[in-house]
Amino acid sequence: MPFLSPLERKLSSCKTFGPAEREALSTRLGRPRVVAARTELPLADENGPVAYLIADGWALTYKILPDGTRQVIEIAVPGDMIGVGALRVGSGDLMAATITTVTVRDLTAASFEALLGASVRAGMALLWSYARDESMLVEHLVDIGRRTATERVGHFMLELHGRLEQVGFARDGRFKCPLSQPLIADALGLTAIHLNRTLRDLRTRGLMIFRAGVVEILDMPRLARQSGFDGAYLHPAEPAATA
Amino acid sequence: MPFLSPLERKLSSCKTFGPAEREALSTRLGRPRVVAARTELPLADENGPVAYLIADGWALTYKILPDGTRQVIEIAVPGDMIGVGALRVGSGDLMAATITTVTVRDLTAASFEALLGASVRAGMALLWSYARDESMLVEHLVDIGRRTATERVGHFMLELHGRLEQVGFARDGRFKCPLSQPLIADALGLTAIHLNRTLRDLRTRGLMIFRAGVVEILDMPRLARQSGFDGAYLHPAEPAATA
DNA sequence: CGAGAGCTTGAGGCATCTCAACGGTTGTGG
DNA sequence: CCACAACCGTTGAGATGCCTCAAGCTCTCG
Repeated sequence: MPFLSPLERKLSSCKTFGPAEREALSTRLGRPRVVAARTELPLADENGPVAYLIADGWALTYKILPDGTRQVIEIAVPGDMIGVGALRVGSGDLMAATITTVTVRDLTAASFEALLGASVRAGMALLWSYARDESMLVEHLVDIGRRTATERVGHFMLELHGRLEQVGFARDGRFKCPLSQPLIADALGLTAIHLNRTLRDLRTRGLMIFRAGVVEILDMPRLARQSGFDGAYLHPAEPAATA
Repeated sequence: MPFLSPLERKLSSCKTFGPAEREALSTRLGRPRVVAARTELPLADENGPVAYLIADGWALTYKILPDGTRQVIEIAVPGDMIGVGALRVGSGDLMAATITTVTVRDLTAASFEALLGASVRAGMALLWSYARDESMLVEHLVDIGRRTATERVGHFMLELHGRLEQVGFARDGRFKCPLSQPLIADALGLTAIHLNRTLRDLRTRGLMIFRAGVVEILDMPRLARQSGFDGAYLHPAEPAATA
């Protein structure tokens, strides 16, 4: 099952996730499936809600407002799950789609419940991952609510770098980034035009370059300082005491 | 156990939550405890992380940025839980505090894990509640990312009304609201000054009034239309098929 | 070879912020 | 019981960060 591996790398810092839990999870996920770039990932089918493990590639969740504007909620990279909340609650008007070509494994509501019943520890590990996603959502909220455009972009790229590094897709401040500028703008609550100017500003100040689908962070400490970035929330400490 | 009741009202639309689950949950919560207004609720103590059921009163979670500005993440009203994510992940720099005098019941990480092991159905019900919180967080993100000040305030108040109505604290567009203007501003990513002007604008347009700690929504349909509010996410449908 | 999407730049407008000031209320200590 | 501090609510005036409208370039894809 090589397709579990980015998730495993991510969960490696979660103590309750061992070989048994790995097995419990893997047997309940659907078989790996390739989905083309830029296609919707329905968060429900005729049998009920569906969540996805993104085994490879990039995806996103978003909402469309009545006036047609879009808010990107989460960017999913290999090892991430999307739609877990929707398993219990229905997706509401939340949507999901692939960005690149993606390999997914499905997780249905029934499988999820079965997993929870079969292995409390595996369930806790998934909950750990879910809680980490919530931390990112909270950071995202702070980003949009209280930071300037320059800070937002810096913070966004540093977070992405940290997450990709955990799963082996980034090193030394460099990573491939298949996101378009309009998409990033919709994630950060900016217009594509202003994002473009902000990227230019960061480039001329020698902090980071985003060109031709590649991000290069040139001065990580300085960029982190001026963006108010502290990556601790990406490497959550497991609480010491668990029964 | 009268103190469980707002939570029960909220969970009443969750099918997996029956008397047995109620019991499983209640025996694992700490005894009701009264906390004074405007005091911090530590999300961890010497034994590890702690979450809280807000049995009565209002509380909030927030983050403080290096420059001293504050972003309010969630407002908790009776029946809500705060800090559930922190049980698995540690609180990060997320903080929680009471707004009014509050009655809480503690939930420790160990109790939480025990609950999950003892009753899958109770665990699922909590997860249902947790997923609903995530929906609200997503709505909050859209609010701040893609809506104007007027829309944000309208949406915020309509959401609050919907949530309070579910637990019996609002009726006919009226509810007591102990939030100060600076606090609401910090929730919506605005300055207190601009929030004040926005409230005045909504008042003069006959949409809603917030004065002396009471919110009166005068024209709910019109306010909902101009705010892009659709309360469906507050009343999540349970997926039909669960094993 | 045309259409659509993304990237880039310019110019002007406006929503929101910043700075400043004042009155009312509450709580507190002398 | 009074004086004072602290916080909240309110309004004015001016500054600015980000948006809107507009246009041209490049690249990909059909």
